Amino acid sequence: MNLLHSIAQSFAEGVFKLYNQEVDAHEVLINPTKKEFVGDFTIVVFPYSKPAGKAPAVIGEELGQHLVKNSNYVDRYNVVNGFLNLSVNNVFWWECLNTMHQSPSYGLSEKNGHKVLVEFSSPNTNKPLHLGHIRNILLGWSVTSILEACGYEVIKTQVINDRGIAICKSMLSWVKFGGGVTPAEAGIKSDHFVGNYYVIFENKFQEEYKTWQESESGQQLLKEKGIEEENAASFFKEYKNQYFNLYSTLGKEAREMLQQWEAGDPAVIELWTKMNDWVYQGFESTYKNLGVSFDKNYYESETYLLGKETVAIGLEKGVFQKEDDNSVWIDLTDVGMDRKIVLRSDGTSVYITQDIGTAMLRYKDFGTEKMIYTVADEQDYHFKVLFEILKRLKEPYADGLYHLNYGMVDLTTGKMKSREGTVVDADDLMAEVIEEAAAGSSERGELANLSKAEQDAIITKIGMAALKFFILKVQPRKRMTFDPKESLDMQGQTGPYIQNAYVRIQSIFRKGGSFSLLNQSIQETLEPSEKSLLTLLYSFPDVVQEAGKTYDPSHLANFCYVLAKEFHRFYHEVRILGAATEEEKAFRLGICQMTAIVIEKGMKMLGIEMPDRM
RNA sequence: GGUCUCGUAGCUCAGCUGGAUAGAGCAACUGCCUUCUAAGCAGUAGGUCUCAGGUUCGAAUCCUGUCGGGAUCACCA
Repeated sequence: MNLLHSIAQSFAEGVFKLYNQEVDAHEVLINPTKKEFVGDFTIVVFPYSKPAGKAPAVIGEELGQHLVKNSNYVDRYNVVNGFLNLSVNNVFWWECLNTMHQSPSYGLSEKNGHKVLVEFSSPNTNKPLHLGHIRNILLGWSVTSILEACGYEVIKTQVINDRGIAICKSMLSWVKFGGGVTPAEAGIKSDHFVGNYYVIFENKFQEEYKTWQESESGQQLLKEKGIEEENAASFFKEYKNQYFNLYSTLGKEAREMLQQWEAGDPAVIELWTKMNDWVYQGFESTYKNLGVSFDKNYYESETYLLGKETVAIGLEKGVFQKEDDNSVWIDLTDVGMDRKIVLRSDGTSVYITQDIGTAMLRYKDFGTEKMIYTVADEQDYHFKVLFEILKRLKEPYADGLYHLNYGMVDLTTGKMKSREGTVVDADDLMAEVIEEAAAGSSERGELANLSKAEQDAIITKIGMAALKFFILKVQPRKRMTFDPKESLDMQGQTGPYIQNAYVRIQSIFRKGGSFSLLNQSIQETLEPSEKSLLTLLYSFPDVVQEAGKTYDPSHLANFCYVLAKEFHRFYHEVRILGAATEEEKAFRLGICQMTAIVIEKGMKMLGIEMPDRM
C-alpha cells in the first residue's frame, strides 16, 4: 500500500535533484485536492520554497514537470499559488483498488507481540448501570477493539466495587424492609432490585433526618452553630454526612454492618454474597445486550488491602516519608502537585494505595507493559498522582500508563442525580432505542417476510447502532449533552445511516453482482465519487492507527460516517449493476465490496454490527 | 484562589501533525421513489471559530493573556 508514498518518493527525489535539498519522503504531505480545484491530490510546496531560493509558483511548476516525467501515476499537474495539484491516471486507481482487495486483513496490523490491559466499566454493586457507565463501557470496549486491530494483545478487565458503605446500605435496607422477597419473586431484574433497596434506604434516611432536624437535638445544633432560621435548610443539606456519621440510627446500623463485614461475620458475608450475586446477574445481561465481555474481574473486596507492603519498599527507597503520627506521605510539590497520603496513621491504606497495589497485581498477573484506565475526568488528578508515584517506584510499566478520561454526560434537563431520580438507566435506554428502531422498521416494511426472530435480531442491531454511534462520535474528552430525542434519531449522522450504506451494498450483491477484478483495466473516466471513495478507503489503515495512538474512537466513527456518506452519493450518481461496460461494472462492484468490508471492520471496532438488510 | 479541561451555525458535533472560499447532522424551506432498499440524494438559508495580542508566506489549529462553562484540590472511594 504505498501508492501515495511512491509519489512522495518521486517528489522528494525531485527536490533533491533540482534544489539539492534532502527531504524524507515520509514528511511529504499529500492531501486530496479540494473540490473547487482541478486534480486528485495536492502537495503544498511552500515549505520547499525558501531552501530552494525560488518562488512557490516556480518550484511548483518545476516539481510538477518532474513528477509527470518520473512518476508512473502522475498524468497532469497545475499550480495555484503554492499548491501543486496532481492528476493521477487510471492505473493508480486500479492498483489502489486491487491492492486493497489482495489484502484480506486490510486495515489490521500484524500482531506486535505487546500486551495491553484495558480497564473499563468499574461499577458499584449497589445500583444498576446508567448512562455514564454506557459511555465508559462503549469507550473502553471500542479502544480495546482498536488496539487489537493495531496488533496488540488486549486484556479486558473491570474493577468491581463490591464492598463499602454503599452496598451495606442496600443490604441493611433489604433486611429491614424487604420481607425476605427475592428478585425472582418480585419479578424485577436483580440489579435493579438491589438498587431499589438502596433508594429505599436513602428515602428512609431522609425521613429520619428530617424528623431529627425538627427534634430538640436538631434545633439545639442550630443554636450551637449560630445558624439563622432562613439558612437552616442549606445548613442541614451540607451537614448530611456528619449527621449520618454522628447521630443517625440507620447510619449507625450501616456502619456496624460494614464493620461486621470487615470482621468476616458469616451471616453478613452470606447476605453480601447473595445480594452481590443478584447484582452480577443483572450486570451480566446488561453487558450481554451491550455486546461486551471481560477477561478478568478484579473485586475491590479482594484488593482493598493491597499496596501496604509496597509502602514499606517506597519508604526504603526514600520515595515516601513517614510522619510522627505514623502516617506515610509522598511529596510531589516539585512537579507541581501536592503532598499526598498513602497510609493512614492507623496503618490502613487509602484509595490510591489500593490502586498502587492493584497495578502491581495486574502486572504480576499479565505482564502487560501498557495499562489503560477508562475513568471519568473528575479523577484526572488522582491518576496524575498515581502515575507519578508508580514512576518514582520505578515500576517497569510506569511509562505505559494511560488515563482514558472522558467528560461527564449531561442531560438536557440538567445533571444526572441518582437521588433525584434523573438517572438514565442503561437497560431502559437500550429498550427504548430498540423500540424506536422497531417502529421505524415496521413503517418501512422491508423486513416483513422475515421470521420474528430474524426481525428482532436486525432491529436490535439498528437500535444499538443508533445508541453506540451517538455516544462514540463525540471525542471522549468533551463533556456531552444527552438529548434522549436525539439519541433515538436514525437519520442523518447516525449509526443506522451507516448501516444503510452497508445494507444497500448487500442488496446489490444479492441481485447478482458477481465480478472478477483480476487482469482487467478500465478505460472510462472515473466519476468524482469513485475517486473519493477509493481515497477514503485507502486511508482506512491510517485512521485505525490514529485512533489507536490517541485512544480515540471518534476518529473512526467520523471516518465511517464520511465513508457511508460518500457511498450514498456514489450510489445515486452512478449505476453499478447497470454500468456501461463489464469492466466498469466489475470496478464499481469492487469499490462496493471494499466499502462494505471497511464499513464492517470499522464499525466492528466501535462495537457496532451490520445487518444484511433493514 | 491554585491546577486541569472545554469554548466552532439556533441545537448536537467534525475539522489529522498550521495550508486554498471553516464542514456535517438536527430543526426550517424546495425538489427527487415506473431504474441497484427514500433510515437515501440534490438544493436554499444559517459563522467576526468567546475576545485581544503574538509567531508565520499562511492560524479555528501553535504561544501568551482575557472572558465564560465544567472538574479537582479528604487520614471518602
